[in-house]
Amino acid sequence: MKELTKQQSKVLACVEVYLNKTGFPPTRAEICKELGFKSPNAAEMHLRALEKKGYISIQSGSSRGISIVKSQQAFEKNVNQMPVIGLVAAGSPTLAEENIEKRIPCDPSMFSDSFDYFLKVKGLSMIDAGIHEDDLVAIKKTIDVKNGDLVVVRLEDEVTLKYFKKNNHNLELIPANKDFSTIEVDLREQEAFIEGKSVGLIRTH
Amino acid sequence: MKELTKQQSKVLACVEVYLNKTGFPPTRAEICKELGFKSPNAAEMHLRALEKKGYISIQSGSSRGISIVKSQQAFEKNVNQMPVIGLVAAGSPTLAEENIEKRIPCDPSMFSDSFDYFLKVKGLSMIDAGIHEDDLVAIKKTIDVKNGDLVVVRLEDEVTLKYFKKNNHNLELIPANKDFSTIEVDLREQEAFIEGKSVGLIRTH
DNA sequence: TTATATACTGTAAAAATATACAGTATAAAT
DNA sequence: ATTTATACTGTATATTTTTACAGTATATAA
Repeated sequence: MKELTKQQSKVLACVEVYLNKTGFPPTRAEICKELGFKSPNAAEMHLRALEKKGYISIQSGSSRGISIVKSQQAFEKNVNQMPVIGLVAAGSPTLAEENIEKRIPCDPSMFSDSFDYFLKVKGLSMIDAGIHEDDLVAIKKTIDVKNGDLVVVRLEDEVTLKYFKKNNHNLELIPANKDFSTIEVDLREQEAFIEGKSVGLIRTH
Repeated sequence: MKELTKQQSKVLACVEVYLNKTGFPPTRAEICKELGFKSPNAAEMHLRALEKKGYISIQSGSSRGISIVKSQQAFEKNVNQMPVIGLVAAGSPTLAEENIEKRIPCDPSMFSDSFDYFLKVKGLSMIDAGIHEDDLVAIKKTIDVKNGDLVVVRLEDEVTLKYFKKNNHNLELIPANKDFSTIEVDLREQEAFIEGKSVGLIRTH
């Protein structure tokens, strides 16, 4: 998703706030009043840019015909666009905008447990669990995981999706593929960050 | 809260549906078009009544200045409830109410192609394709399938999910499990009904 | 029988709104 | 040095939209 300029970001925020407050989108003139512009064309141009970049859609010819496609703020109203994050080898899978590959229209309550983002699977280490490369695993951010859960763990700079098993200070991260071996971590020697656990999976055919 | 008349209720529902679909409220004329009224005043009067009874508020002088104060339906925002159908051995997987096991809040556009319902997988015949028992396969109702597509086919009274391969009148339904054998159908002798094809899959962990 | 409320049609005008066009200014890139 | 992108002002107009007014029809209540 293309980056927004400072002013475009302001205009998008203005639309979102207005929508939240009144229940309907603002007119060009109202955006101008809110942001101190003196010409409706200022708002118009920013809206066009936002549409081009995919953040809003504009119903041409309709008054107030603006709808939010992708909210920049995490408004609870637009949670039906769930972010997809690549399972990058380095660093934590943060929800920062640059890490979001795309968004998928669905509800965080679609699985039995709610989730926060999708993680795109790399590699074949979980193939015997029916988890293929490029599958999207729904991750709930939590550190409350039990043995047997499918978890996202970060070791140093590497993020991995494995079955979880812990006995005292001995952590095992177990793959579902006989060609891969279990990662064993002695928690007294190395830190392991539990990013979350999988509550579901989706795949596009 | 005062009761609504039948027509007022229709108008309120119309506003809610429009809002859900487009992200902004309808004009008087659009309500008329939607409900078959021939005068904008019909919509106007109903809106005034709805405001008086406290269901909506109207920003006077503003176009589309309607906001919902009290929703009559418990709309789940923009989220559709997609039906889940069991892969029953007998008969076509119809969307009749009695065949719907449950509904899942998600969007029909969440996969690259739209879909109509989820089919709950029975058996292990597609396990090497990473499709497990009780996985939900998203099915698009279509007869436009190509060789290699994952399709839902009905043979006599049996519904099956397999890979599709057709040469002239020779249809092969290929499983993804070496313990199962390909179903071969001579279309001159036996009918095969293509119910649809899979566009995606979801699984709850 | 006469109100009264609901449920509209049809028309029209005033106001709101989108949107095109012609400019200006500034900073960064080529 | 010139182009390009961002970020506006200012004006004008066609279109959209609200909203008032004048009616018609029907069912229900007083």
